[in-house]
Amino acid sequence: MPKKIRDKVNDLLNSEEEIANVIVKGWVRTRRDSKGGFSFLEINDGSCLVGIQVVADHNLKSYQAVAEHLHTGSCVAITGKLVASPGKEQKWEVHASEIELYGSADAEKYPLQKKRHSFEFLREIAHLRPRTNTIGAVMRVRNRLSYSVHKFFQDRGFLYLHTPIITASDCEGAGEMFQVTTLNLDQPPMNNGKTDYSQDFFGKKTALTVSGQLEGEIYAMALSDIYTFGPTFRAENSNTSRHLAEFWMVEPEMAFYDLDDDIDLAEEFIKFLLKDVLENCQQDMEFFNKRIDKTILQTLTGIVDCDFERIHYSDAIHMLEKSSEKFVYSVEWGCNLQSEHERYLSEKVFKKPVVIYNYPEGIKPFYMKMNEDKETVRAMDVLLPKLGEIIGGSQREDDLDALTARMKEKGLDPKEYWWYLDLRRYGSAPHSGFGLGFERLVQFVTGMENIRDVIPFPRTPKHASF
RNA sequence: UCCGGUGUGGCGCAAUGGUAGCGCACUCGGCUGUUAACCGAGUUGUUAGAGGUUCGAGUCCUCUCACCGGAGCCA
Repeated sequence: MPKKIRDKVNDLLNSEEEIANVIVKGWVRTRRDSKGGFSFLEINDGSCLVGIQVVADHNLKSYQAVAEHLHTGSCVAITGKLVASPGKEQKWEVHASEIELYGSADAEKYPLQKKRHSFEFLREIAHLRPRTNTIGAVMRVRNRLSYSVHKFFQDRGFLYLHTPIITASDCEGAGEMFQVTTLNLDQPPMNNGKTDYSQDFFGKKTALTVSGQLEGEIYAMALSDIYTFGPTFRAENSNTSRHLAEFWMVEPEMAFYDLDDDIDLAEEFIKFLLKDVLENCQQDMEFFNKRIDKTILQTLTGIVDCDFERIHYSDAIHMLEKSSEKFVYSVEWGCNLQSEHERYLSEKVFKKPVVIYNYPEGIKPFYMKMNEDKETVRAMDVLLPKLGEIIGGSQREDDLDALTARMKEKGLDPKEYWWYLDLRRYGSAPHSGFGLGFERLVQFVTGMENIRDVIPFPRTPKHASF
């Protein structure tokens, strides 16, 4: 047994019996005084959504000394006994025998009040917002989902692979990159009018990773099934409720999987995650269903039980062309699907997750496997109602000549990717993978509207405080 | 980056170009095994910033900044 520092509120609330000696440590959420000579304190320690009620008699030696500091936000340690509560709202409460004040919080200055705050305001006090019900619940669910990601892959024999954060390859052209350098930017060394990166720390131009996929493929071509789960960086000037400059991505990569196997895994993965969180975060999920999105439990349960719709890109285009819906952007074969098109398909036509696959070659990156029709590649996107794209994946091109040709078509220099091509040169094999945006998953599961509220410290253009 | 919207006490919001107000929070008092506690009283403002129109600007105009929503890019 690990050493006991104090009793966690969650454990006490789930107790089967009265306990003579308990120590609760946490932050005061509310205090209600009774002139009958005692106060009710609600103490929350983050171990669960609700706090535990503490009854503190004013005759306690320690009470008078700390009473004036027992405001919302202050931190206390309370010794006492766990007894059945006569109140309606809770089963258990703690009768205090001693109160120790760790840190007070000036009631007139503490920004968090015992009432609802807008999420915009809470983002300005990101160092205090984890003390709110909503952010606390989001982070507990986020934690469970993280655990669940590992559990899903570990149960299936996948290896957790740590791919590099700093990279010298513009992996897939997946957006603008954050440069990493130790050069003096006021006076960089020059060579023929250009910055001389041979003098930089790594001897070449480097940046933060936009994807661990290419490195993931290397290990999949040796260890068969791997996954990465780590931070990813995109320097796009994106200002939306679905984009972050720093986010976490889950990227499995599997040898011997074709596109169908890839889609099967993606569907199984999402269902596993939703089912797990419904079973293990009940209290928090009920909170989201009550306060954030009244349809969230119904939506998640429905997805766990349904079969994802799978349609060819070409069929999707036909459906959109035949539709009577008026779109801002017109549809034709070869174009990228716009948000409005994806939403129409997942929300109005199928009303469930939709997998669109076999996209035109021209709108997808060089590494995706060409189909026999020479027009489409084995790419797939998983679209969720309301949220949009949560997964993008593909079967990878495993033919050396085809891959080299496509790189040249896309204006990439095969020499730069010599190691990537070596995987096709020596012992190549069919393989596939996908990337899942972790914050978008948390968003979808909790019903939170803005991605900045499902990551502890959001990084977006012009925002890197805290 | 583009389009649209919004910036007013600590927070959430009102105010036909004419004396800046309400709710919550907070402080004090009352009541109470209370629990979004309740009742009464009180404190709180450079109306985002700069300039302009006007007898008079929170309100109209110009610029700047910030935030929100939508779009693009994508996960």
